[in-house]
Amino acid sequence: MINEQEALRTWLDLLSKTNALKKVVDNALRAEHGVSISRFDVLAALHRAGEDGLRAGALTQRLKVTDGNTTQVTARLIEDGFVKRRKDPKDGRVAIYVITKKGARLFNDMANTNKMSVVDAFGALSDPQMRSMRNLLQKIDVSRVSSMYEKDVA
Amino acid sequence: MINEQEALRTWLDLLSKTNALKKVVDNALRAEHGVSISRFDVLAALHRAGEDGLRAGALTQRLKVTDGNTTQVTARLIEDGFVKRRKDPKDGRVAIYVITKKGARLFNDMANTNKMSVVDAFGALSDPQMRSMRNLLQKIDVSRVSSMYEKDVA
DNA sequence: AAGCTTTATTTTAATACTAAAGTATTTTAC
DNA sequence: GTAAAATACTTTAGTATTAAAATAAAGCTT
Repeated sequence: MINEQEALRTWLDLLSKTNALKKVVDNALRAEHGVSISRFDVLAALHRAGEDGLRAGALTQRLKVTDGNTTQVTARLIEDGFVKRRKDPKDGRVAIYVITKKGARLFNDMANTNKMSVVDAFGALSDPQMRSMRNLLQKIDVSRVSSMYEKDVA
Repeated sequence: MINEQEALRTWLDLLSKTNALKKVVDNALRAEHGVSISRFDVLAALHRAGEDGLRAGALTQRLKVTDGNTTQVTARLIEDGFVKRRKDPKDGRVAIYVITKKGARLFNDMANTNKMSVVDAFGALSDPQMRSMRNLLQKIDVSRVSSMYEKDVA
């Protein structure tokens, strides 16, 4: 017999705090580097992937977006010279995205800004409190929600 | 001396879980009522405001969006007959939005869907665990983030 | 009371995202 | 070995959102 009111309140708090923090993190990234959080996410994934880069489909999965979105966000990063696009020689359908040196430099700067923002926001939480929060977050089970209509939520 | 790695991990977990849950909640609302979560939010605010409705500016503040966004989302709700728009007789600049009977009916149905989704997702958390989570969320202090660049985040 | 300033909202242009349709290439099944 | 099916990605049309410019009404100032 779960407490419905408390569940709804918890969800609202979770949503509003996450939104608020996302906004200030995004603002800091834009103000200091002129790049949005979604481009930062792409750069992070490609930076981590290294020289071999990632196929469009793999990027889509890691970022949990659609293929169309991946095409568009990378297109702008390519225009700005932060990412390059290669073809897979074995399979003509496949596009491989690789971060450039310039992109890697930008990513490192952005990662630093990002870290500072997060550290500021979480400054009042102790280590055990952060672990406790992660533990509680893990208990939220998205897969239980109206599976009748649910789309693929990995 | 905050643990930077743990803070970053906690933030990533927070972001990804919140996004995932938001997606399934939105999917359920769209599947059952054909209306997105952002329209639901407007209906919720107007339903709560009752017969007097809310001025555009007040709606903007409650939803933490911009005035332009409010204008557009309400425009579609008006087209569908869920909301009506009045003028303030005392001040010609002011627009007042009021939920219609049809809108109130829709809202009640949607609120039910929404509650079921949230209860499903939070089913594994006890009452004290939910309170603990809300308490931890409260400690995240958005106002500490790079105030140098920060925009107004109420 | 005419003009400047402020306030309240709307419009416009742009980013981010999705779903669905389209394109190109590969694989499978005869 | 070719036609159909599957795969990988891109394009297009539409929603959600913001920032900045535009509009319109009210309030001040002299």
